[in-house]
Amino acid sequence: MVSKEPSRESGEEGPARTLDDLAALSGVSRATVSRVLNGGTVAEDTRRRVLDVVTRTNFRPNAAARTLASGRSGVVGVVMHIDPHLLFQDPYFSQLLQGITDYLAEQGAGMMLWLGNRTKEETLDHVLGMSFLDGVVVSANTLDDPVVDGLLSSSLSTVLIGHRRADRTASYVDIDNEQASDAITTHLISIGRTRVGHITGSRGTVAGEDRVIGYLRAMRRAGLNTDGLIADGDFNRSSGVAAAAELLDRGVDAIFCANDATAAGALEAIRGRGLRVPDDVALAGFDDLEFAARLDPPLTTVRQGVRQQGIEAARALLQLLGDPGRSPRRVLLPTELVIRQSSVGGVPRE
Amino acid sequence: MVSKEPSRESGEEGPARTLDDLAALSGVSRATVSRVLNGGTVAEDTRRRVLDVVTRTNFRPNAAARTLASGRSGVVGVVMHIDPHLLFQDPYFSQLLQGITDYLAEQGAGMMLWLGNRTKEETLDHVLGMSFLDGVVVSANTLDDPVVDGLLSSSLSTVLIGHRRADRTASYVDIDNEQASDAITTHLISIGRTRVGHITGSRGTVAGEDRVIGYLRAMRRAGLNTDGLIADGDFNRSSGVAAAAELLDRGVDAIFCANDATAAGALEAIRGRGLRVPDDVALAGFDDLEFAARLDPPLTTVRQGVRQQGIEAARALLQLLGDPGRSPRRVLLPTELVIRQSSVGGVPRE
DNA sequence: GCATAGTCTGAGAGCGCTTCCACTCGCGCC
DNA sequence: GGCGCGAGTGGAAGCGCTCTCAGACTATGC
Repeated sequence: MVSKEPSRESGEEGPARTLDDLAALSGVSRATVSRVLNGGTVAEDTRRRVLDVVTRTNFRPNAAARTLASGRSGVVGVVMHIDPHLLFQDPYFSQLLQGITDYLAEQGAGMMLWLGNRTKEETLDHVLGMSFLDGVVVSANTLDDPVVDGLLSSSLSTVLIGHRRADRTASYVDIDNEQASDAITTHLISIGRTRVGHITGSRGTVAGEDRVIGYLRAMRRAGLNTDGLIADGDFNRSSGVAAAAELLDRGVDAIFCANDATAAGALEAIRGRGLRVPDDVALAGFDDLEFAARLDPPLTTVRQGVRQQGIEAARALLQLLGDPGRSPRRVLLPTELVIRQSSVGGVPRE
Repeated sequence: MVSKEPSRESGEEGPARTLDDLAALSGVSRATVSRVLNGGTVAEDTRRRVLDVVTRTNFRPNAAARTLASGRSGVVGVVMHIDPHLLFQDPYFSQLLQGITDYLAEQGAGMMLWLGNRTKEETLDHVLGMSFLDGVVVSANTLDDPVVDGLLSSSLSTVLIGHRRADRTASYVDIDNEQASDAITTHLISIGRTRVGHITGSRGTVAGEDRVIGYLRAMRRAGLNTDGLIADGDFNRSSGVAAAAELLDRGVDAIFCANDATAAGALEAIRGRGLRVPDDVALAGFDDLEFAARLDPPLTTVRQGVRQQGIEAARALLQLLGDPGRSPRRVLLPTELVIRQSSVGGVPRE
């Protein structure tokens, strides 16, 4: 019962590495100490006495032992299997991560993070190997994703950010890409455009495909032809330049781009031909990133609260963990059509 | 000795949640199974038999139990106590994190991440509460940092990125800010400038202060006066504009900025007065971020491998953990003076 | 006054793993 | 033939905690 070293830190006394030490020091049983630490029913003076010892000894319960005995760790996994380089470049992912960390920190939950440093198979294996995790939030961007599939079929509580058709029964947080694309396309049609082109996001991504579908739905409903009006992009600015050139060749009077970055590229291409936005070609993006409003002209786009998606995903996971019934949580966050001068030039709005 | 049951899922057989299950299934003792899993000495056919059962049952050892029994978790903490917003804006931090995640992933180590979502005291408390962590990497930017102090005085193995004078006995990865600043200042002097101004980084940061010291050392050695030649900045572009204006008023023929962002601001201010770079005022930055080479004129600066610092910090931590002696690891990474047209206008180099 | 309920506490059985120790072999050596 | 030795194995003691259960004691009701 002798401390191995006199500590340099303030406020310490005997050694108190375990609950038993604490129990001995405060004259109660280990069970009672555990109750004090975990909010069980304990007489007020007993509680005070124990807590006093706890603070005096600067005691920290052993997390591994706690996890082993209780089956809960208070730690969740966050898997964003993307090129780490991209994480810090694409505001989508960084804002997502921000939202997640904010909420988890607020709730006092710990977080383990996996980025795309390894193959998806290795990542999945590693995540599942961390068997103490209470649950996991995973970004589901692509149609085919072994990490998502693996997590969903594991016993680990999982919340997706984004979802495929097949994930309808899982817990997820997403926006309605289809509906939002439909809405913004319909907007372009409503201002009199008949040859509305679409620059897609990366093929194989959920958002990319769903936005195509929404676009097609709106065009079809309006009775407009879409032949040759879809050009492949990859969510990047440069792909917007190339795809826009293609569409301009085919003659369009509006372009809806799968995201703002692509739209910025398209804008460049349109300008490069001496055409005016929106007079000659109306332009719309998706995301409403910061720069969208600062483009010239400001970009009509769809606002989606990315950070909010992160928050909601984290919240959904913690709810899921607190819910014995484990009924899936499904959150579809609203999007907002933000109309700016790139589509309705004359009227400066917002 | 092996039971074969047809299972509903692929590759499964009996339940194998624990080592005891495995032991029963493969006809050895739990101790032997543990040896197989952890690389102890086991007869080759025994090993094969056990491994066979392991894969067939898709067994995953319980991480909490393992940690409790062994005292090691394979998980390290990474603490970058900065505004999460900044993490994704300032390439310094994102590159640092990239380096860390890359190395940890490569080594199969898990990572818990703490950003600046809470106060430093709360963060420290939370990190120390995760008592299963094997060690922690923490970015030490400011002179006064309770998180760094708290971690260093805890029993947790800690590697700093950046270090204060007081941290000389700790394990750290850093660059020699003083020396690098001295070198770049000396460069400006060597091209004939005598009134070399300095725009500082944020006061209270290690890098900021050390760069001032290096600047002063170089100036003093050259016998040059520095009165009124130091203006306060904060590592941000806008502060560069203001501070440069100040220095220009006092008459300078060169400005060394504490980082590239500040230099970009200074460049703007210099141009704003109709002065030429480097003819009228030579300019230098620090960091060599991507944009530095694309400024007009390209910026003379100090290149520091930030991602490499992250890698080295992670490596140092894992080495520390593997080293029973726990002798501190200290890594001072080299910097490189990158001379471009903002200081030697006539000669396009690099 | 006694049964009943309610409050507080301690004993003890695990949680699933690592690791020390002891034991059994088979082998080569003197 | 006895010995030492190293390789391979099993038994069992924890690691530090949670949580059930039962018990002790007090308060309450009739």
